Amino acid sequence: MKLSTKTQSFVMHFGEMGSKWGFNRTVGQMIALMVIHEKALSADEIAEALSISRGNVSMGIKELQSWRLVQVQHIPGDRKDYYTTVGDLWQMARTVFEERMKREVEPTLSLLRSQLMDSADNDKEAYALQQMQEIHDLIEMLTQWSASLNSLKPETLQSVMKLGAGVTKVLEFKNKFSNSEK
Amino acid sequence: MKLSTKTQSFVMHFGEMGSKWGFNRTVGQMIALMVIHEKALSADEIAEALSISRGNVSMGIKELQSWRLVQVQHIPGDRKDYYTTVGDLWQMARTVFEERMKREVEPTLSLLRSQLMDSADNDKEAYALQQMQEIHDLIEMLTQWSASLNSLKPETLQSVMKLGAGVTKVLEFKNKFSNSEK
DNA sequence: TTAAAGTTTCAGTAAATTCTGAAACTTTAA
DNA sequence: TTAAAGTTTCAGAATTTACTGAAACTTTAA
Repeated sequence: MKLSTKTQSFVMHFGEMGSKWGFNRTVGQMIALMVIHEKALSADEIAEALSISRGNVSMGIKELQSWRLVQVQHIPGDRKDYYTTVGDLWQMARTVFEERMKREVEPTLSLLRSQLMDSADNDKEAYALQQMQEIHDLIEMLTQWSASLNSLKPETLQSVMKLGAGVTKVLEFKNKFSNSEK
Repeated sequence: MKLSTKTQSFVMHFGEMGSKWGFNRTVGQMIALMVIHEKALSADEIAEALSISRGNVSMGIKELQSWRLVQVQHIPGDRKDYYTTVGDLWQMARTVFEERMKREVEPTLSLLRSQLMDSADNDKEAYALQQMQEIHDLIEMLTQWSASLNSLKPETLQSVMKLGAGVTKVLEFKNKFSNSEK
C-alpha cells in the first residue's frame, strides 16, 4: 500500500503530534491512516503502509481499542481481522475527549478527595489544603459541565457552540424573563 | 524545606501526571509546589524541597515561564530571584488551556489548511481530503468556541458552566422568542 | 574594579519509552 | 488430527527524553 504525498504528510503529522495527544508516534500514525482510508485495513497493510513491525502494529491496535477508537471488522470468507475507526469524526472527537478526561483528570480528582478527607496540622498545611480544595472544585465544575455538554446530541451541541460567547446574552435575557415571571 | 506528607503526595502526584498534561515529571512537581506554597520560592529552595539538581530547576523554571505560569519576584535587599505562580487558580487553568491549544491544536490546523490548498489526484485522495476538511472544520469550530468562552470574565464563565446542558432550554426559549418577535 | 555570590548552560549520563523480530500461541481447512 | 496460515506476546535493542553537575557567565557590594 503506497500513500500519496498529502496522505503521507497527514499521517506523519499525526505521528509527531501523537505524543501531545496521549499516544505514541506509531499509534498516532495508525489512527490517522485509518481515518483517511475509507476501507478497513488489515494489520499487515498497516505495517506495510507505515513501515513498522508487525508486533508494533498489534500493540498499537490494542492501544486504540482501549481508547474505543478502533474496532474489528470481518470480511466473509476471509479469516483475517480488518480494522476501522469507530463512528464518525464527531463521535471520535467526543471519545477522545472522554478518554482524556478519564486518564488525565479523574486520578487527580480522586487524589484530591482523599487528601481533603482530614484536616491540617499547621498554618502552612492549611494554606495547602485550601488550594487543593479550590483545585478540586474547579476541576469538578469543568468535569460536570463538559459531561453535560457531551451528553447533548451532535446537532444541539453544534448550535450551542455556534452561539459562542453569545450565551451570555441569552443568559441575561433568561434572567430578565425569570424575574418578570415572579 | 521539608514537606508535610499531604503536601508531599500532592507534589508527587503532579509529577506523575505532568507528562499527561504536557510537561515532564519535575516541571509538574515544581508547579504543584508553587501552588500550595504561599510565599515565593528561590531556585535553591525548590531544588532542596524536591531533591533535584540546581540545573534541572533552572530548566524547569524556564519551561514554566514559557507556559506563562510562573513569574519572578524580588525581595528588597535580596538579590536572589524568587518564583511564584501567575494569577489565581482560575487564571492558571485558562492559561494552561490556551497554551495547550497553541501547542496541541494550532500546528494541526495549519497543516490541514496547507493540505487543503490544492485538490485531489484520484478517488482515494479525494476521500482523504474530504476527511481532512471535516477534521479542519471541527477543530476550527471547537477553537473558536473555546476562545470566545475564554474571553468571558471568570464569573460569567462560571455561571455559563453552572447552566450546563441547561443552555439548550434557554436556546429553545430564545428561538421561540425571536420567532414571535418577527 | 574585583571577587564573591548567584545564576545559567550544556555535554555527557541515566532513565524511560518505544520498537523489533522471533517464538509461542490460536485458528481453520483439508 | 494436523499442519499451514494467521495472530499475539515479550525480551532485549534502539531511540528518545530527562537529569546531573561542573564550568561559564552575570551581578553587585565593597
